[in-house]
Amino acid sequence: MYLISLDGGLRPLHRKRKTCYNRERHHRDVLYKRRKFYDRSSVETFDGRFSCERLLIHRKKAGAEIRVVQVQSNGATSLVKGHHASLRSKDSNVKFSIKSFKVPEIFIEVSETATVGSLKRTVMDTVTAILGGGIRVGVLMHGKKVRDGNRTLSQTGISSEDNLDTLGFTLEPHPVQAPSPPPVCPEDPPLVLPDALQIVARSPETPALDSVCPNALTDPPSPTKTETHEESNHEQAIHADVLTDTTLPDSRALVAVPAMNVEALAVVPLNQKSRRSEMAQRRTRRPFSVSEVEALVRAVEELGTGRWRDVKLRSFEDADHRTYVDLKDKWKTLVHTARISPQQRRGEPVPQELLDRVLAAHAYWSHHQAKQQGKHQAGALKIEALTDPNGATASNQL
DNA sequence: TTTAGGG
DNA sequence: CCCTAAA
Repeated sequence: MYLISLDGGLRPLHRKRKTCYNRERHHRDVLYKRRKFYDRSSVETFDGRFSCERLLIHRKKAGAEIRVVQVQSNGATSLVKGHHASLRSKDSNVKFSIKSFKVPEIFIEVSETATVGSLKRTVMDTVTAILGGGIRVGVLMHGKKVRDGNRTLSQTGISSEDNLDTLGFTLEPHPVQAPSPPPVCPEDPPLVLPDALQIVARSPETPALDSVCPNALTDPPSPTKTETHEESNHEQAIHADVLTDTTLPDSRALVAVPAMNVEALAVVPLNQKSRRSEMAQRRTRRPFSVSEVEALVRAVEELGTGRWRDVKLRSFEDADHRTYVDLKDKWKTLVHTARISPQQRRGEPVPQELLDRVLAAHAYWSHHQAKQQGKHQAGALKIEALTDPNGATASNQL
């Protein structure tokens, strides 16, 4: 039996640690040491999103059993393969030419005695099934998803020649597909595998992919990274593919792997909601207002970037929902925001003036680290910030 | 608890 | 925002 990945990519076909982690604290502390390997499991995307649909299709054909064992798509999948640089016409219109779309990752399992023709049909049926289930199109800029469907192209930067190169589209299967096997969450997917399959029957065209098969026995197909944050999920995206046009016939990701328990694969959602209540709810998002940013900047200019406790007491004493950790995090994002192009910024725009101060303060306190304890050196900051060589170039760094 | 960073 | 290792 071959498991063919039509993903186009060549990443190892290893399964994820466990497909059914939840965010419960107790589990966390037991798993943290492995986080490097699996991180946010696809199951966590419960808040409205989906991350892992499975589609089971069985069919007989010319004696050989052909069955699509799994159609997996992790949301952040398909991307525009190669898009043409758009041309701008005299009128304020932007023209696009999408060369081709890359289909979401698909795994197909067929008997090695199946005919090529039947394989083609199987693939076709699978793709059709996906399309039939409805798909959505996403837009990406700089590899990041543009969620704000209300923004105009120009506001998003999809109108200037420069940015068009980083424009991308994604195809995402519809969040509604729950086939036959009722969603279960087997802690340890039982391996339904005859020893015969243990024998790696790797395809000739798949040289490099070694040591992958062994893992395939215990690891679920590696889904592309999925984020948990409402605003940034899937943002990692596959930017590389957008610009590269050399990943088309990569169906060579043809590795033989033992058939996996169908039910085990059909795992995922639904049952998560129940445990939801027991999990400490994630705090609701509370975007910093410009005035808050202003207060934060001022405080950091004077206290530095290593005394968040003091910053909290000094400027956010009454804001119970702003912990010193939040302030520290906000500063981090502010520095980032100040460094990226305005088009890439989201949310309520922060006055450039403040962002400049952010960079200046950041540069200043980066050098004059753990300075003195004195809390009154705003003057020193302003003076040195102006002469700081980094202050000028910082804004130009991506 | 707070700091400092990665997730 | 969350989660933690360290301090």
